[in-house]
Amino acid sequence: MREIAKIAQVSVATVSRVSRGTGQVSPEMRERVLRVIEEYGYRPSQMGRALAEQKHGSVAMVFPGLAGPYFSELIQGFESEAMAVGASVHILATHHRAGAGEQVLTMAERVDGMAVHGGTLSDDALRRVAERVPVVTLAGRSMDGVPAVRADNTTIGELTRHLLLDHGYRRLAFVGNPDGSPDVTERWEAFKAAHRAAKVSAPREPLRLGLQQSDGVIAAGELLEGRRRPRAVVCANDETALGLLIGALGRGLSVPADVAITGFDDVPMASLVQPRLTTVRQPIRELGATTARLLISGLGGPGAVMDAVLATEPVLRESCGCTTTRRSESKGERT
Amino acid sequence: MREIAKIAQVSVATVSRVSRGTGQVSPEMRERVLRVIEEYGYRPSQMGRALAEQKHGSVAMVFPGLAGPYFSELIQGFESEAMAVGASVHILATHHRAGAGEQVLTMAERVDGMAVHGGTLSDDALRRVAERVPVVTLAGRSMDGVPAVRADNTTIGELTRHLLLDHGYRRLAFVGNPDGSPDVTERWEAFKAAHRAAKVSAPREPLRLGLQQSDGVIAAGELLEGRRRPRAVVCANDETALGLLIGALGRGLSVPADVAITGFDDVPMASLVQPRLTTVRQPIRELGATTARLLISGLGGPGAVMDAVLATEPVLRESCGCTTTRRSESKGERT
DNA sequence: TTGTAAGCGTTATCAT
DNA sequence: ATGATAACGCTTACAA
Repeated sequence: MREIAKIAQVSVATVSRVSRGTGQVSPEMRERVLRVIEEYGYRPSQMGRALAEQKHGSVAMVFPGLAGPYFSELIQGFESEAMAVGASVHILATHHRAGAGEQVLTMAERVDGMAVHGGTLSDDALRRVAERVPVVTLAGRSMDGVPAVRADNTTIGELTRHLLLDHGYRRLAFVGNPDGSPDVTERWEAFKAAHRAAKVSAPREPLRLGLQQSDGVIAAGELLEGRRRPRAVVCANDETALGLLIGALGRGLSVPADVAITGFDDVPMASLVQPRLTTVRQPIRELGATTARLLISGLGGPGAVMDAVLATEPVLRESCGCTTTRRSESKGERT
Repeated sequence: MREIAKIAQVSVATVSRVSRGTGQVSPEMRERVLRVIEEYGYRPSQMGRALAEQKHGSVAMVFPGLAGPYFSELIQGFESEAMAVGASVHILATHHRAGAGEQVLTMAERVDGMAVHGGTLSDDALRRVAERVPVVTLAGRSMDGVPAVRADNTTIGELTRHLLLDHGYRRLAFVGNPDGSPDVTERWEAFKAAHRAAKVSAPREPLRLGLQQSDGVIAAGELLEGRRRPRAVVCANDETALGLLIGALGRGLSVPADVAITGFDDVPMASLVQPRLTTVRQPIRELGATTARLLISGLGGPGAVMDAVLATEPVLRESCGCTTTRRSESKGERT
């Protein structure tokens, strides 16, 4: 910068003002400086700027893992908002590693804010991070001063009611580990609550597996082999539902005739497979974007958002047993 | 830091030396400083350090998108190496956005090095980035001073030969867009070359689709509906192969009896589906790790790595028509 | 072994 | 409107 200032015969202050478009500079001065900047290809040092402004200009997202379309959509939504304010995005996938807590703390020193996905850190670890840097919980419970952005998971209860009452299915199974993440906890609870509300006997224990497609395939092995196959399987997300579907088809079973399947998310694949997947639509992209906005602006102060719950909606297609006229995708696809 | 120095009754230099474990400090002094650091929970400012050391302490990965297990594995490999040296990882998915070039340039100002995935930037844009920050191309061609880390894509030719000669299939189709990325370009070329080597007529034009599972489902619609269905489909990666498999099963077709399918990557799902997927195993994690190592150490100077090609191997399972005794997964699963 | 002080590249507050 | 100059928080010769 000093170079530029010397060459353009001005002070560094002026160069700074021109380069960031702040303060008052006369047109001719601005022009002169701009030309030199252009000619020498000068770009202000991010380090110098960071130190002076006391902000890194970047934000972070922390996940347990990155597999599947859910995370990439989340990142996409988050990233687009971050880009809009010129912040770059750090990403850390802990994979439940041992040193994860320490790594998150280290990362906290390098960013202006952090979004932590539910199921990644213990409450305690999260609190420690939150006292160093602004934090928003993504798909988790809000806590102390840490706001949360999440989707309404109770809609999976409507789906369950639909299977139980509209279709009259009994013996429903749930695939997903309620202890794995707040999302799954809530979905399992809603699933149970729907059974109570319908006054049918309580479901059996959930099949505690991960949320990847491969877990769905494994679930197929567990659930579809034996004689007492469940009539319908409610999966904690679309990926496992898709894996289960593949496993069912690969075994020559018919869906939904032999077994009905439902998911959660409404990822693109859900409406492409045969039969199309009945699921709950969750605005994943919006979830990411909202989180970013909260992190960048807002946060803290009286009247700040403490908990943002985004609406979800059931999407009834064929995999639950509904027959569809297949007109418009949006409406009219209910039984 | 000055606070700590004052409280511990030492100079800032000593605090610095203690906190970074460099230089000579007497045990008692170190002890004293350490206690104060501990007590006040002092953590050195990354900004101050960055400015003084003239390095950001972070590296970046740039991708066209993030969907699928391929990218998450890549990131995992890269991240583990980066963590090892205390560097954090920026991630940018361009999604072929318009302003992508500019965003990459901006990101270049914030990192010590950048890994750019093939198919993300034009040669020209890449060159512009490379003159600002060290760059390694991931899964692309090396260029000028930019080294590349990639896998051996020609092995897909062996697979093609296997289909053509061992199984005697004709009418093979290729799914993937050779213009989309260097990886697919090379795979398509190897596919064609295998046809020439086997002295059979040249294959028809590739079905130019993306690399996601949903693209495979779309491919199923294109390829499996008509009368002149291909006898075997060589997919540019496992995700599309899996999508194609789902599409085939959903249509009541039998794989490999009606149509054989092969992929590339050997993702976990490949060995879980029914029939198991014949594919080419690529060390994705290693690819990421090698890239990170190259970026962090090495790079530049005489004798530096310019092109690292990692070995791949064919994995013959049932989806190509091989019958397996299903003994050990590793060996003995060839025809 | 320890301390002093000069950077590192900006921004921002004052004067002018 | 422009220019000095003091931060910002750390590292690292160089001195003591």
